[in-house]
Amino acid sequence: MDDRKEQWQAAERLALALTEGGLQRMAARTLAVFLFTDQETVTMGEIADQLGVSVGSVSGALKSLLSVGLLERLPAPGSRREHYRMRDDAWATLFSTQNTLTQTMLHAAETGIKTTAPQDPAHRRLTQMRDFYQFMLGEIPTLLHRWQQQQLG
Amino acid sequence: MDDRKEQWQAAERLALALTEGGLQRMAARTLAVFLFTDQETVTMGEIADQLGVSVGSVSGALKSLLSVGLLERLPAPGSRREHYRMRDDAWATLFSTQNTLTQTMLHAAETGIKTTAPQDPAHRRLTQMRDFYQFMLGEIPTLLHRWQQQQLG
DNA sequence: GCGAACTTTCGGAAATTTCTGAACACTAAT
DNA sequence: ATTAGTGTTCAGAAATTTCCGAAAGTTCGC
Repeated sequence: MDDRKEQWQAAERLALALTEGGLQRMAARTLAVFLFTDQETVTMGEIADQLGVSVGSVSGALKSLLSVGLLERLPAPGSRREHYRMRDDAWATLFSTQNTLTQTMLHAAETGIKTTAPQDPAHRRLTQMRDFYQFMLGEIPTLLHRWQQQQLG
Repeated sequence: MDDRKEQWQAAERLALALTEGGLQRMAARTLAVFLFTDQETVTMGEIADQLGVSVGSVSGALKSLLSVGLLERLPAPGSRREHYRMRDDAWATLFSTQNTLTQTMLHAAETGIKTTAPQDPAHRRLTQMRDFYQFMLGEIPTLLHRWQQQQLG
């Protein structure tokens, strides 16, 4: 079978899923290259070749992936090209970005609660919302901690 | 103070957060109306008025919100208008949609693993990815169950 | 059945996002 | 200092998403 072709398809499918998860399209495709490459590290030019896009697009994608901590830039001894690779805790990091979203939701609920009278139906609904996100905000760190424990064992 | 205006602002901010969480823009704004209204139920026309948009836009938004189970259509005795309201488990439902995303990621990882040799770096990376999402897939139902338990108490 | 009230659908316009290509900036070796 | 290789930025093009408005569809009461 043609493993290369299958890999390419699997990588593009993965990129689509990552996009639904909130990453921008080019960032998602770039991350997929990192996952499926058989090299330990890759350079910007290699990514652009692999995806068939301009280096400008890749530059922007790398910038955003670095800023959220999914990738790291490696010391590049004796080479003019920058080398990048996925960080070990990339998946946990990706998941953690939901934390900030949860906080935003929580804050929005609390703001709304302040503007409503206790007997108002909106007050009840917003309180339910606040309680849920407060619960989640407390649980997510526990979850990640449990994952890290399992990783060690 | 002008609570009405504050509420409107809080509602629009909430809608923005919901958008980042994956909802489409109009669906997010519509859901915000449901949260902040002082009525138990609302109709399509009321939503369109409140948001200052066309009923056509609201129709599409309601359709998507109904399909993912965030809203429910109520029996409308003696009225020609359809009445809608948020479902009690709306937040848990919204959170659960991540489950399907997690499954997609898991499946993508497994597909990739099949096309790589065990000693390949890609094999190691994809295995890490699979393990993480497998862990999450197992934990999320537990989390929601714990939330429901806490709701009862 | 017929008309009125309401809802859904859909083509196209508007707005937004995404990508490119080229100019500019930086680095390293000569 | 110059040059070649590489990285970044940004204005505009292309693609996609989002929204409106009008026409068609549905349901209810008469």
